[in-house]
Amino acid sequence: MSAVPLHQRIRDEIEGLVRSGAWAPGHRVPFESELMAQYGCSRMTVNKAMSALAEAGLIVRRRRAGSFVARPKVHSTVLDIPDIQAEITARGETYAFRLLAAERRPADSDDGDEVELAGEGDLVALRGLHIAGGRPFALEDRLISLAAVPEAAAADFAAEPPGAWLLHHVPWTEAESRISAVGAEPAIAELLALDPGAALLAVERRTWRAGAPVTRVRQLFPGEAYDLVARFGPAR
Amino acid sequence: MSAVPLHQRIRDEIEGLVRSGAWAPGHRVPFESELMAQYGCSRMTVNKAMSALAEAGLIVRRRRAGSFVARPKVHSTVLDIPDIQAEITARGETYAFRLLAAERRPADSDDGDEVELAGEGDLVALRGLHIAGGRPFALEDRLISLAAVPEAAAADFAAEPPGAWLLHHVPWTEAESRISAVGAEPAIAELLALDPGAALLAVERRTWRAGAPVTRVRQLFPGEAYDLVARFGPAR
DNA sequence: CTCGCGAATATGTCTATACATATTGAACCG
DNA sequence: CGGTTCAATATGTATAGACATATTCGCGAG
Repeated sequence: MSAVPLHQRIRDEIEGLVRSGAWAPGHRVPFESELMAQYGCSRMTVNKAMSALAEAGLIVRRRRAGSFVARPKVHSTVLDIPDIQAEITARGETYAFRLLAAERRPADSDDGDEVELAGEGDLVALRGLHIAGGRPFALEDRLISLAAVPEAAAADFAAEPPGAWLLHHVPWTEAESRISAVGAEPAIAELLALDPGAALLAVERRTWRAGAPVTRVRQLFPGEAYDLVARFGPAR
Repeated sequence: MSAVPLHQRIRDEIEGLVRSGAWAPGHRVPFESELMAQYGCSRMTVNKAMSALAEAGLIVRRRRAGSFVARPKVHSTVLDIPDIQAEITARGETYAFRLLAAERRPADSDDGDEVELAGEGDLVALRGLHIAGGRPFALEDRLISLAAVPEAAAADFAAEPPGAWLLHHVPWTEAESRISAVGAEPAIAELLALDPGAALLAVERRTWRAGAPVTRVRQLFPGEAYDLVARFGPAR
């Protein structure tokens, strides 16, 4: 006995295929008529599942053409600062990213967090500086799990900053952010061209895809120069 | 010609009644049979509207009993730090709120922001200190619009902190938060028992209800003592 | 008066059908 | 060859009916 209704099951299965990446953005979802045959049910039942997925933003429906996995909008996850580059250029400032260090290494076995992120594979460890209008804007330390994103081994993060690269290559992630304020340590103050002890906004974000950890990043912003904005309101 | 489909119109009208507060949490929504009669349509159409509202969390549906306006969950709006008191007690620490100043006054006509918040009425201006485990936890400066919330004139904010009071009296709000880091000025450092210049996490939040501004608050947290956590993921 | 049981009722799910509407691809014509 | 028209198609909306299921209410037995 399936306690879950059929329309929910259809919805869940498709959602799983999208979120896991098995169906990439742009992939065509089966027509309602195909799903009717596959699940042996009426069109209204399929339609209920698909309408819900469309409302949730996971798929896009086009008459006559069919339904397709949506390409996630950059700002769909509020406050994710998904793409610092996009934010800065949107403000009309010039943007640059300076890669300070990059290495491929196994997880530090003393750091349970790194071990969990790495899984069976190695990590890519990056440090870089986001520069807006010629001035340091944010310092970023990032770890990427090669188990989750093997393509990251070959990516050129000097050409495309890691945040943007991940955004383009790994859609449909979930994230948890921790935000706090810290005083700038001398070495960091120098990188950001600030006085030691200046207030910094620290954002640490962990990202998963279909339950598997993908990346962990810590970004430090000069506190008074940057406002993180988050909006909460009606879905539409 | 109504370009909007009927199920959407039903949905919008009920959503408006809920968000505006015309129907308070707990209020019984008409039965599907009543709405069928009111809109002259079939049950499936009404059901589609109601199911969507239920999924969005605006109403709660109970078989045999009917549908009711939901009471918003404290953590429905992520990162709203909706209730500092609730957060602290959830961590097992003792909580106290010390009201430092409270006055009723008209808006400062030089401050366009205050004028917009006040509308036709006065403002309540509050300053208070949140105390966790006997130590200062956050300094809060708040303005409440009496035009939007007349009951606030009579509320005792020494007994119930303004954040919690608003949460209980004004449901279904939308908010925008700006988060930054600042160094503590001497007067503020003293209130929070910190050294001058210490890094503070500054959260400024504006809140609306059905488009009308309700309150504006600025909270300062000792940066290293507090993490703001925000989660972004699957709706369910 | 209390407990248990059955009837009433509102929602939950699903079907089969119908027509509307946007969009595409192909046939057709200048 | 380029543009227009038109029919095919997939989704969008809506209906009427059916049965399932949870919950409540009231009645009757103890």
